[in-house]
Amino acid sequence: MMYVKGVSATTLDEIRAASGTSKSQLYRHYPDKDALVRDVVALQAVELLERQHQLLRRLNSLRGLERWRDAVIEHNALRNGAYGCPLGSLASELTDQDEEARKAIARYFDTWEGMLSAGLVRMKDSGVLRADANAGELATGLMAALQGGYLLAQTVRDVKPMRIALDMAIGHIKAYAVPAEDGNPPEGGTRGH
Amino acid sequence: MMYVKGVSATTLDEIRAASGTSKSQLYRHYPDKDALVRDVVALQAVELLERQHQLLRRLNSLRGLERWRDAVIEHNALRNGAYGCPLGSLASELTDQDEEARKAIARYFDTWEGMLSAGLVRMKDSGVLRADANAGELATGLMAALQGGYLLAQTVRDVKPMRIALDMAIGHIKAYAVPAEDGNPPEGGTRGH
DNA sequence: CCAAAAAGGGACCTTGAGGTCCACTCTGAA
DNA sequence: TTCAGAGTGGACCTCAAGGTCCCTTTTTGG
Repeated sequence: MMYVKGVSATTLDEIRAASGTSKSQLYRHYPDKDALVRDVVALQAVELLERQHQLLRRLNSLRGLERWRDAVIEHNALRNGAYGCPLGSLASELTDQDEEARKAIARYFDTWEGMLSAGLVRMKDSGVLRADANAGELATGLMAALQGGYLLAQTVRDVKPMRIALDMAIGHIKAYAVPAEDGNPPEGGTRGH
Repeated sequence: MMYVKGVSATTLDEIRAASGTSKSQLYRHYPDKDALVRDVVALQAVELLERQHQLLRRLNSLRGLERWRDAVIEHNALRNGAYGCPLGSLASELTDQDEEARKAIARYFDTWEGMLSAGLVRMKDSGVLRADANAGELATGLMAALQGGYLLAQTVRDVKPMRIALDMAIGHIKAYAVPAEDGNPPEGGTRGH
C-alpha cells in the first residue's frame, strides 16, 4: 500500500484493516509509524533484491543482460508503469524525510548495483567485455537508466521510455564488448589467475 | 518548500507563515490545497523549463551538450544531490496521487525532452550527428539518465552517480557522431530545406 | 488445573491539518 | 462624504490520523 499510494497517504487504520489486526498489535511491534515504515522498506527491499538476485546471479553474457532487461520491463508493463520502482518510489519520498531510511535505501541500492557490477565483472573475466571496461561505473549507469526509466514510465503511464533508457545503457555496455572471434572466447585469463 | 520537504509534509500553515498572508488569502485564490499544489508544480516547471531553455536554446554541438551537463551537475552539487530534480521529485510524489497533476507533469517532461531533442536535431542538420541518429530516443535516454542520476544522487547525497549517468548518455550520443573531417562539417542539408 | 504472562481487540484521547467564517479595512465611484 | 464591494486577518471549526489504554482471550509453565 505504501508503494502504491505513497507512505504518507497510507494510514495506520488502513494498515490495521488490511492486516486484520488491531492498533495495539501495531504498537506492540513498532514504537511508531516511522519504525514500521522502515521495516516495510526493508521487506520491500529484501523481496526486490531476492528477485533480482535470481535474475542476475548467473549473468555473464550480453544475452543475459537483455533477458534481465526484458524481465524488468515485462514486470513493469503489467501496471503500465504505474507506481514506479518498488525501491525507487519509496526512496524519493523518504530520502528527504527520514535520514535513517535514506541510509538504508542507499545501502539497498548499493547491493543491487553490486549484483549488476558482479555480472559485468564476470563478463570481463570470461572475455565478453574488454579489460578496460569499468564494471562499477557501467552498473551505475545501468541503475540510473533503470530508475530514470521507471520515473518517466510512471508519469507517462507507458513503459516505452523505460525500454529506450535500458537499451541505451545496454548499448553503452556493448561498446565495451570484445569483437566476436571465431569459436569460443578465451576461457578466463591465463595469467594473473 | 514542497520540493524540499515533500508536498504532503508541507502544511498550509507553513505556507501561510512563509508567504506572510492568511488562510483567507489562500482560499481566495485556490479552492483547496490540491489546486494550490498544481499551481506550485506549474510555477516550478515554468522556472525550470525557462532555465533549461536558456541552456539548450542554442545547443548544436557535443561541446554544448557537455556544457549543459556541467551546468546541471554543478547546480545539483550545491546541495550534494539533496531534494532531487525540481520536477522529478514532485512527479514521483504526485503521479499516483493526482491524475491531473500527473498529466501536467508528463507534458512538462515532454517539452523538456523536446528541447533536448531539438538540439540533437540541429546537430544532425549541421552534420555533427549521423542521419540515422534518432533524436527523440536519444533525448529520452538523456532524460532518463538525468532523472535516474538525480534519484541516485539524492539517496547517496553525492552527485557522482549523476555524473556517471550523464556521461553514459552523452557517450551513447557520441556513438552517433560523424567522425571528424578536415575543415568544417557540411553547412546544413543542401536539399529538403 | 491454575495463575501469570503474553497476545489481542478496539474504544478512546490528542493533536494538528485542511477548511470556514466573520468582523474589519481599504478603494473608488456617485 | 458615503456606501458598496473587494481585500484581509486570523479565530474558529471539524475531522481524521497517530498514539494510548484497558479489558478480554489465549498461551505457557509449574
